[in-house]
Amino acid sequence: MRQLDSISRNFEPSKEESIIHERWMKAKAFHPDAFSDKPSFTIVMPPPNITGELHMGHAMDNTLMDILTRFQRMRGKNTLFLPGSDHASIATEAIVTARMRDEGLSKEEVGREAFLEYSWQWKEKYEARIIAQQKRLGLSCDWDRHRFTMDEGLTRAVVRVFNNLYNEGLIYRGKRMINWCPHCNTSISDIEVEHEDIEGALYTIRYPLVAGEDSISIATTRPETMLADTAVAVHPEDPRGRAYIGQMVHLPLTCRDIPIIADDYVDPEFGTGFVKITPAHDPNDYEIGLRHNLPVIDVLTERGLMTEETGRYAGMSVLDARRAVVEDLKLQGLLEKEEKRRHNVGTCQRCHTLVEPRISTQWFVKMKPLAEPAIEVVKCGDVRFNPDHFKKIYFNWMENIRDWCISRQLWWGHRIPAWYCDDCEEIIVAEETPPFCTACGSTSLRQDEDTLDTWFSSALWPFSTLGWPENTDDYRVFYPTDVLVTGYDIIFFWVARMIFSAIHHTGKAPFHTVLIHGLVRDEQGRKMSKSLGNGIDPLEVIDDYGADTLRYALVVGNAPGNDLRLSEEKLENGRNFINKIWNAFRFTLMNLDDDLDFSDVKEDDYTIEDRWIMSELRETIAAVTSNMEALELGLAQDKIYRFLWDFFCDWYIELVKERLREGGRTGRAAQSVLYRVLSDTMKLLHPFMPFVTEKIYGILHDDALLVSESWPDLDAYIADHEAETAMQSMMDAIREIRNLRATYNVSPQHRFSAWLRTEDDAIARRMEEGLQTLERLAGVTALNRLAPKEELPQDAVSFVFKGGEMAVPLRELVDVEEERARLTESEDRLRKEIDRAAKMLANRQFVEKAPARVVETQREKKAQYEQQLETVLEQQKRLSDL
RNA sequence: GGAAGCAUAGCUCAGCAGGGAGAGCACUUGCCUUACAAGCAAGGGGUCGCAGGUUCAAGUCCUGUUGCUUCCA
Repeated sequence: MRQLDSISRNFEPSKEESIIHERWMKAKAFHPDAFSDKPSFTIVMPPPNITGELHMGHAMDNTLMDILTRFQRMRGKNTLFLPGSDHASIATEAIVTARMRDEGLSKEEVGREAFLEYSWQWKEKYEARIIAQQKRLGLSCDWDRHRFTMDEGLTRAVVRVFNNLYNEGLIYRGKRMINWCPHCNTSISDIEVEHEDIEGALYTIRYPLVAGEDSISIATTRPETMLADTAVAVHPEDPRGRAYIGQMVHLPLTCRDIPIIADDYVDPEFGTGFVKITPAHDPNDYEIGLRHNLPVIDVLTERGLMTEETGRYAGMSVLDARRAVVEDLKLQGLLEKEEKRRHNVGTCQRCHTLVEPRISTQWFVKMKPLAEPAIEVVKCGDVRFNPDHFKKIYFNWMENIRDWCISRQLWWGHRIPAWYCDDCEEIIVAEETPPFCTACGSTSLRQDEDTLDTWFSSALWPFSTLGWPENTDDYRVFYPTDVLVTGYDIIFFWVARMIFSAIHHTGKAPFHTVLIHGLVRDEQGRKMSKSLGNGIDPLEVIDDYGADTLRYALVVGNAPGNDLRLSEEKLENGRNFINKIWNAFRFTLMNLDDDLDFSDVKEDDYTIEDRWIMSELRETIAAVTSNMEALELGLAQDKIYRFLWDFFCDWYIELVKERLREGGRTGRAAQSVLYRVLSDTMKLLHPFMPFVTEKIYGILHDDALLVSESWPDLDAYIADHEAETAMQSMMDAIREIRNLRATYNVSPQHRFSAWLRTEDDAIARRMEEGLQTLERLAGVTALNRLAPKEELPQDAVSFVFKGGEMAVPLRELVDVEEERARLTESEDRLRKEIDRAAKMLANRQFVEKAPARVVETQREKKAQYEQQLETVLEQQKRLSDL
């Protein structure tokens, strides 16, 4: 008996986790070796924003990565899990600005430098908080390699990439239609616009013809933009338009006359067939404007207010202007109709403000040439998505990609490395601040005020974090990375951009596998969100249940690509599992001798259950390993759970209790199996539940660190089919006896001898050998073998099990009617089975075409059931003879 | 308008190289059996959305259909 006094009745996560974490850190267990010649395995963490705290989505994403990392580390890979955080330009600037506003400050007042200083302080505070949270989750990251997107090295990578692309003609500056968020006060890219249906109105407005009394009607959901109309268009084939093409109309509420033009783009089905063309405020109209050389009149300021040119509407917001314009049109009798209509609008992903399409001078990345090789690596399988179908979404986007607007009118972020000369028109793009203008020599240079889209830097994450553009040791050893784990919501934002950036700048795909997971939802299946208030804080869960439980709940039933519902139920389930493990461990520990060197145990000392559990463990190791390799983490965890609970705890431990009490050679053998099997199971489970397994392993193995141990070798165990079959018979028989006991309410104290009839000598031998087991688990004290034709004793009630017939002396306890019903039920069931098998075997097609193995199985089953039926019929006969 | 995913036990979900339907929770019954009542034992519960097709064999593959969800335009 070992030091059980010092072992608490329950695993106490709050007490143990920090101690265990400390041990890992001290041992530098998460540090890979940059000079190792072992194969490497690298995962870079999708860097969370420094705006907030870790939410459940991060917890799941990070847990999945950590499981893969710990698995590969145990398999002997030189493993790097690289953590980091993202500066999140728009989001951080919004939050910092709001915070400053609370203090009565504005960023304009304090100036760029002070604002940045303020932002860096924010970054330091929240980054530290996030790291602390990640550590509590048990992530095995190399914290010394933690990176931030605005670190010096990463900034150098951004500047290098910008310069390279510019020099290659893949970055350009130009005046284009972009999406403008009037609230964030910056341009945003196409994918940062979310489309929503809103309840609005369709206004039909009359535009009077300049010549004559006639007028035409146009329908629009945005009447205020009419002030910027520069044409009216109609489809060239539309008969309604024919008479009007080429004429001029007077634009109401202005003093301008605009032409009626013909363009294929117009949908004749929409409204009246005539549409207003507003090149400055609609992307399609902008294209039409280009085709027809229409002037562009901009009526919106950056803040989304009407410009001076709109006269009485100047300074109004878009919505105010809309109301005023509609009112004025009504007064003039030009508003023909106003009807309710749902229509689609673009909103800012960050703040959900209506996005205004605007013409603006911005920096862009030319996407076509970058997209092509990125499509190719996925097509040829160099980069694989899991689940595979996500590549369709990827292709669809990549193949229809438009140029990427990368400049943002923000201060927090990487400042665009471009300088403008005050004395000539020159634009200088450089890695360092240029001392003078390369064209005219002027020293009067201004750097571009804007910063780059955050995703421009995160796109470089897999290589910028490893030292690129320098050819560092880390870059050589750990790049390309292996698996990227992320949600389907950022395939475009991040995954796609990493792929094309990596290929272009490093010549290699950044990873070979993308594991896509879903979102974490609440119990009702709703997305967890701040506004709904249904979010569960991972830290609270860790406080209440421990990190292992949270990790368990985030993996149970987790299949790639699928959303996951997190519930209290799953957490309780995980807690119960840990309790079960802990108690299996306590049981093992209290039964171990001080001498843990089991070389004295010989092969012959192993009993049938020893051989069985080790054979089952071998199968579990094989299955779990293959699930892990296939990234099927939910399945892997489930198999370990099954093995531990159903096989190890429910059967094995129960089976060996007597032997452990007895001691001697058999007890010693049981000890060695408990010790080995539990230790290796802890290894299998360690990637999923690192804390409790580490604690248990440490106690069993003299403070050895499980995190650094190697993955169990299945060849250390023998595949023992004989033991498996024998145990199956044994367990089947035990279940049947227990069933009888339950059915007839026989107390566990009531023990009895039993009769066994079987034609299989091996089974008979096993049963006799396992008598101790039968006694312990079924209350059978003796077993008498009957000859094949021998009559059952008068007081016997019998039943069939896999491999034979057994009888127990319970006749006097049995209600004849109940017993008759039980036997009829058995008979029906067996006849059905025999019928099914017979039908299959009677089918010539089946016998000829199905694999021999399958046919043979059916034959065996049929024979087995027929024999069982015979027994049941005999029993019925005996019953009616009474 | 285009595309994808999901429909399996009361609930949440596994199962998909095609060979007799699974888990957890909930439910019923009996147990404080010195590892664990956060537990043990024994049970009940499903025509695998609907309709076709391929096959000796389909929850599993194909087509269509209905419902829900999501992405893109």
